[in-house]
Amino acid sequence: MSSIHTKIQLMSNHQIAMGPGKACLLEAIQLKGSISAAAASMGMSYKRAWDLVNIMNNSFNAPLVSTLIGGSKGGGAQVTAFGLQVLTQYREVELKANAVIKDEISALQAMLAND
Amino acid sequence: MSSIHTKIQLMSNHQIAMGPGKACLLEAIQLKGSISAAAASMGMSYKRAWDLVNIMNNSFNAPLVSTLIGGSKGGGAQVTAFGLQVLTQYREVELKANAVIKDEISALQAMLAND
DNA sequence: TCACGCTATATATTAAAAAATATAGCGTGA
DNA sequence: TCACGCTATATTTTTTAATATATAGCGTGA
Repeated sequence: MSSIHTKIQLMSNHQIAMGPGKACLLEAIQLKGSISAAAASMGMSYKRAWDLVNIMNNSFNAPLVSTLIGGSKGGGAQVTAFGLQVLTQYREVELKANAVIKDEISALQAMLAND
Repeated sequence: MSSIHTKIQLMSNHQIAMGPGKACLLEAIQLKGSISAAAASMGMSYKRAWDLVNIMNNSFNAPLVSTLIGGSKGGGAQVTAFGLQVLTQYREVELKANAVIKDEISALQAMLAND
């Protein structure tokens, strides 16, 4: 059995400014309220998650994620209004693109080996 | 300065069945008539090019590239009719997708840091 | 028949990416 | 004031990807 799916990445300066992984991470941060909890929920190391957040924050002209150090819960992170705007825009890109190439993808799917 | 572009990959069995790199390689093979010449023209090792061809041939239910061993020119490779069909379909997917998300991409472009 | 240039494949080396580990710093609340 | 949990960062280790190198085999044409 072989499934097929498209993967849309926004490249900037030889780095992935936004892609499926970073979009998921943003959603996990929204849900969990911290980078470390988001990373854990995705089975990802904190360092990697932090690096991805760092790339996002540096790729765009404003942070997508804001962080807080210290406090009752030790700190935390949240997706900024700007981050949500980027995330929404990205998900819309995915939806629109996938919708318009649906037929061609089906045709390619039929050409794939089924093992 | 930062440019932005989308990258559409067709995943199958945790491998990239078709993407920008493999599409370029197919076009280079079409042009050069061999895997080794195509690889050289792309600054890629023969082994890597052969591996990519192998992945393509195994991902789909028929070879995209056919090869010839021996002969006057030592052998060679060419994109099959099926391979051309897949390539054409992929390029069409890219064109249609990029066309429909043009506005959203411009919006995201404007959000990118300009360094 | 033999040199040529390509495919095909194996192995070893190098480079890059990811994960693991460690540590410092912060601010709240007990 | 001190433990807690998170951010931030550095360093090391492990894993993965890519390159380099080597070798066998093939069929044509000189």
